[in-house]
Amino acid sequence: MTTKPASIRDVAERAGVSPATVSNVLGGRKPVNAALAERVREAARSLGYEADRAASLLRTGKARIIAVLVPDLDNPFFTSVVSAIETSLRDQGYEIIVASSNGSEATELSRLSAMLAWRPAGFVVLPCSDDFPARSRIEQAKIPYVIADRITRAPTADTVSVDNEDAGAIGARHLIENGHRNILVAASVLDLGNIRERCEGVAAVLAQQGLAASRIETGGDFETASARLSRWLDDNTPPTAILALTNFTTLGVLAALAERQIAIPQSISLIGFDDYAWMRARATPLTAISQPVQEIGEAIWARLKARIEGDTSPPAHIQLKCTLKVRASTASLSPTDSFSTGAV
Amino acid sequence: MTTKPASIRDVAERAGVSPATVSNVLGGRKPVNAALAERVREAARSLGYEADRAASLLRTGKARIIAVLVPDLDNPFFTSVVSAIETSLRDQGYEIIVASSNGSEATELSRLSAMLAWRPAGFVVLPCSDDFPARSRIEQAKIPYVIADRITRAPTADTVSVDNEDAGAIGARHLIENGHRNILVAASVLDLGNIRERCEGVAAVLAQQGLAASRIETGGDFETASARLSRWLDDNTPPTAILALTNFTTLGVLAALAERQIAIPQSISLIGFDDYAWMRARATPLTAISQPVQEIGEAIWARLKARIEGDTSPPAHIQLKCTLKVRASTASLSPTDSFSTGAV
DNA sequence: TTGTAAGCGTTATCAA
DNA sequence: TTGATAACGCTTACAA
Repeated sequence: MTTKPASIRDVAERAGVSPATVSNVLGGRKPVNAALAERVREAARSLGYEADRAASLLRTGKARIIAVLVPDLDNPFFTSVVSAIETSLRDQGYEIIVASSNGSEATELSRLSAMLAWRPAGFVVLPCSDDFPARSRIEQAKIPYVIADRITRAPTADTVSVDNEDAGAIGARHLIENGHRNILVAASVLDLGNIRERCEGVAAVLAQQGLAASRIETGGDFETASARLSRWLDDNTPPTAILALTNFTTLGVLAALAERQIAIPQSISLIGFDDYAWMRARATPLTAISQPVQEIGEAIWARLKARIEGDTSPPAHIQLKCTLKVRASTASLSPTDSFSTGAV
Repeated sequence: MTTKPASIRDVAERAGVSPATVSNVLGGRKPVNAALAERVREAARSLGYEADRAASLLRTGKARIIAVLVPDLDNPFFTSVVSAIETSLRDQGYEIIVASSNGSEATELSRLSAMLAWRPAGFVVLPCSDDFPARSRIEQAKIPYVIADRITRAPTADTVSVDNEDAGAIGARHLIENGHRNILVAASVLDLGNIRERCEGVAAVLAQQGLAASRIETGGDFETASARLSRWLDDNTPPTAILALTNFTTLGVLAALAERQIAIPQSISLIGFDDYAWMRARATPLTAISQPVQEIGEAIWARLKARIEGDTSPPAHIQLKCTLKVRASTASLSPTDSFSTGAV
């Protein structure tokens, strides 16, 4: 039942011209007589003609596809990056193909290979690990790519990330300024460089006060984060503030505190990571470290586009700053408190 | 600097066979001598060969691409559907291309046309309106497609959605059972059939008690939902319960109530829509109407796959049931209260 | 300015 | 069982 879509020949025939002329009119590459051009356009319109991208790609070798590979399509941070990239590309005649590596290096490699078969113009990878073993595969394909969010060691391509040390530091500073001395850092997975850097940012600020933070590794997803946090709170004396280093750990902390009916910020102050609507839609809106998602998307596309257009300058490593959204989940400790729990 | 990727000829040469044989080995379409086959596979491996999908597509006309068009890539419901579809496709050699119509019929049409140019094997559309004017475009392309979530009037293709009336009904029933008589329905946009159906489901249940709900149209996004809710609460006597009909209206309600320091569920009970981790990570976890996202994704793919494989049965209209997750945000009204605010 | 024809990398047909 | 060859729809030299 499936009829074939109109081809360039159909259009040519209908307009009484050659296929080449149709191509020139529609592609706008060569000048064509105005009247003819109008006839061609009219024919194309009436046939609902749209050039077959596969054929076009095959001929030109230029794909107008951007492949985007993320660790998890159910994590709003990753989808927001995809969305930001899509917004940037929208009007430039590019299409996005997406896939999720599901946090597994093996599927990361297989999905990457599969997407590479489309000979995309460019590739965006948010690796699921710092090792990024699929890297050799993409490099051998000699396709422009940018690595985002999680940055491979010694990257040989453009990278876009946030300044993770600074992200940790602004959170820690805010807590210190509010008199907190007993701080728990809730890190997701310390195997990830970006998480370690956030930790280091926190540590550096605390060290200036002669302090050190407690730290817990919560795991990547909400459920285990919540469970591990709960256990930790059972086994340790509670901190006066918790600094969560990812969106899911933020949720884990909230769940664990809620379960124990620990009041935020009266008993424990909390800084969340990322900035979503649900963080604001609360009786106690969350103070949060916000990643500039839109700019991340724009920066990714800017680099990729430059490479696609032939830029051969050395790899650029773009770091964007996070900002602290101060809201109600962080409270000042009274001076006495801050001294009593204070430095060594 | 970009070297060409290995082609089937390179592999053939290296293995000392013809391109056709390579194709047969790798495609597994025709039987090939085992020893030869191994030589071919070895050659392919060592060259990192991956068949060019564009060329393959051009020849076969079979795309192994599924195009997915959603209204908004920043709405977790839509991205969760994309994710569910991706999970279903993952191992079947298909790729997903995604785009967002950004809630605009015009971009919906233009994005749809652009994606159609890839001659995808199938199309999934979550229309941004019930009119779905792009429909004629996709129908003229004669490509199998399924419409999901928002269902066009008189659909001529397979559709997958939830039973929206039932979704509204189970929420309303829960509130009625808990003694609520004065219920506010927070609808996003009444122009959407699925939202109207949810309202009707609520209305039908209330009508059985001789009741009618108040209703407010909050708009599609969180910010305006919150603002309109706030205004409504200022101008009206508060209900004892609010039933939110989308995820963003749920957020809007939460924000408005938080702003007014109205306690949930002590002053007002709340049922949210969709089920996300943040709804559970609260001092008062939200009772919520949960859409079966995973099954929605699976149903979409099942229909699409059948159509791609030639199923010509009449359009199927699949409706999946939502479930009520009863948590702490809905409370029983004491009998006296329920009588005093009770039926006519 | 327009048309003709070659060729992109596959796969399908058909002959060996 | 394997190989030669044509064709998919497009773009682009080059010829008219």
